[in-house]
Amino acid sequence: VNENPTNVTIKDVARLSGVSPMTVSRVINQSQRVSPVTRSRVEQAISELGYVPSRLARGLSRQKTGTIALIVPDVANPFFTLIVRGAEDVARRAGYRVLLCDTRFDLTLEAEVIEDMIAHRVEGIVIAPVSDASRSQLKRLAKFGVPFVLIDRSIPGIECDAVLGDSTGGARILVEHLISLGHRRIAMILEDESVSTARDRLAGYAEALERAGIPPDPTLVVRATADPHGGLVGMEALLGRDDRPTAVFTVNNLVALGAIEAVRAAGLEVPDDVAFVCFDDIEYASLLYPFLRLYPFHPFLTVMLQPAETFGTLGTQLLFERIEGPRLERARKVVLPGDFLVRESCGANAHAA
Amino acid sequence: VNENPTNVTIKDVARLSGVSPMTVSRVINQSQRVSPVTRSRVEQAISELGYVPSRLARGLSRQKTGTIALIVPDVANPFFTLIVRGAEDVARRAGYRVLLCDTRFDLTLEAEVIEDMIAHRVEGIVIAPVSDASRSQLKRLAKFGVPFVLIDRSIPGIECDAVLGDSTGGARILVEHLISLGHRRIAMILEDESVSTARDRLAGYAEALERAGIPPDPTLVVRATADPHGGLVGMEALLGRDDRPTAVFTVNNLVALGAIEAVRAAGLEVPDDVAFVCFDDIEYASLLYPFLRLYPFHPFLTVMLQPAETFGTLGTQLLFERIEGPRLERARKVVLPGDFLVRESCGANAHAA
DNA sequence: CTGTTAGCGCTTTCAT
DNA sequence: ATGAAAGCGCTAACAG
Repeated sequence: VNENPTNVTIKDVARLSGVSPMTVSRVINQSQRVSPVTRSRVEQAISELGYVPSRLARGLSRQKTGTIALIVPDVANPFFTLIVRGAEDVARRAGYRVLLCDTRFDLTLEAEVIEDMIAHRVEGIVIAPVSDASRSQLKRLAKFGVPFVLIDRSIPGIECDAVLGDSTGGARILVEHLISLGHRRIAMILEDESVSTARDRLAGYAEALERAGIPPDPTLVVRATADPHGGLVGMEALLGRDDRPTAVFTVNNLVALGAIEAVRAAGLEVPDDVAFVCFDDIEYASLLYPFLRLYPFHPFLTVMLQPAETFGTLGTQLLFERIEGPRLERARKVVLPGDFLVRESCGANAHAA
Repeated sequence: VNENPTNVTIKDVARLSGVSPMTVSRVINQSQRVSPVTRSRVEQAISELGYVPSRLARGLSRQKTGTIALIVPDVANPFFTLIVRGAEDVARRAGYRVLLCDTRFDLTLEAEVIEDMIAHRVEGIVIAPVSDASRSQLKRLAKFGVPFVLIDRSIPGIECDAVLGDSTGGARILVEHLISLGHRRIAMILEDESVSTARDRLAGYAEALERAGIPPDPTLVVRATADPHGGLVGMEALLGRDDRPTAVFTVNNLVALGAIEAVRAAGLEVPDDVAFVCFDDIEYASLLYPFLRLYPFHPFLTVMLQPAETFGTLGTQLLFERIEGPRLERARKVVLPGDFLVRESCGANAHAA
């Protein structure tokens, strides 16, 4: 019995069982071309020595690492966390390992980790890119023949499989809802339009206004970082106006949190003074744990809830079809609709139980 | 210029630049023992061919993969997500890649992924184990000489570095708080004691009662799964009694959610009819985004908030000291205190603004 | 059914 | 400062 079985190689097993390394290789790879007796003799030696085959060596030899990369801008954001969970699950079931990379919405870091994943010879990548500026990095992946699938954000000029939410349609529904409640001065807070979701949601917002015959007011569209701080700052700007909006559509839940904070800090009320709608929910507990039927805390935000985990599972499945399947025709875009959840922040159910 | 640079090897670069592969190796490894002229000639060839060295081959040769594993029972649970974020960050800065594994609280799956990580020759593992029953799997790691650090949960009989919360002390503070508010029939809902945190929190609960001279009532200690469903079922059992508790300490936030749901479903109120305290917060948004100074939603649960992200960063740092540093003396246990946040669910600030 | 040979792409060791 | 040889642990390809 060896001290540290990590150092036990296929040769040691071969020696102990009196066969060639190749036969051992056949045994550990479930090949049928091994006689039952030798097989059991080899298996005996394997367990005696505590042998665990090195995937590293196998990967080098087979030119397949059995590894994929999962790249997200912020693991801690529950939206992306769910994507991670879904992707990890599908990958493991397919016998693959997942290298996780958090880019922190940093393009430079994203470039670095992508380079690193190439060096690691991952067989494919599932990525929620930082922005359109990620394009050059993805082109690099393509150059290296590394298959990848885009999640949540598409990038003009990049033809590849993608799993996206229906940003335009979702935004239209949210804004039309506000309009149906009588609002006409509806603002939007979003990040700069180098992110497809921001762009598409803005398009949906514009569409809804146009269909309702409400003339667009460019000053009601505010740019800010896509986080609570951005929401706060953006909302403060809107509140400083004489003709402040009666309703606000924010690009996501985090921006909404900051914006609502600004409203309350100004001594105003949601939804009475300003109504809110946004993408993505903040009621994570109820989302993560389906057991929680009657959620004890009354949810407040009216949202377009996206099936984040499905983004991850579906995206990873598409990736594996590329990796393992035959050469596929063209890029496949999957667009998943969200769930429209009407709650209090929009004013429709104001002051409900 | 090659079609697919992934196939470009050190040999190709050597050939093009007219040197030996060894010299190329020296260049890509920043060795100083290369003349400036050859260096630049090699670098030229590298960029011309689009050569990216294979970490796989390097790993096999050097017997170091530059990879660690991060194993958690549920990535989507924000507590563990924060650990993941912290660990990933520290690992990347140290030049390591992270293989993420989600065990879903499943011992069998945990055993599988650990086996897999051994096969991958990860240099170390940061793990939040499923329970004490993970012991045999960790022993296996030890046998293979793979360093590992325990996060959040310790395991009797396993001597290794660990980063833990102060479960006993935290529980005592929470329960003493309930006692100071006049409660004497205080229940506890927890999972079975094969998990160190459950065990330690039960000890803290018992200590608090004893110090206050309150005779322990074993029937007030309810076992259930450590999720909302468990909380619901456990609480229903407690509510079915004639002498139902006036306060409940749940082992974590998720159990509290389910329990509170049960209370409300029974037509009772929190904290008026039943007061609550627990470990871990559910106000993730405020936790994840420090910008959010004035959290717009009024937090409700009185909790012992644990510094989850620090669990991850610290644990990973300890791991690297083991991996890179000289052979270290003995196991190091880091115990981090939590933040005691008094809010409404305990009744101390009932019906505050 | 089993073994031999020749790598996979890099690095170590020892020369020069 | 550079190179040749050998090998990391495994497997594809071809024997037999």
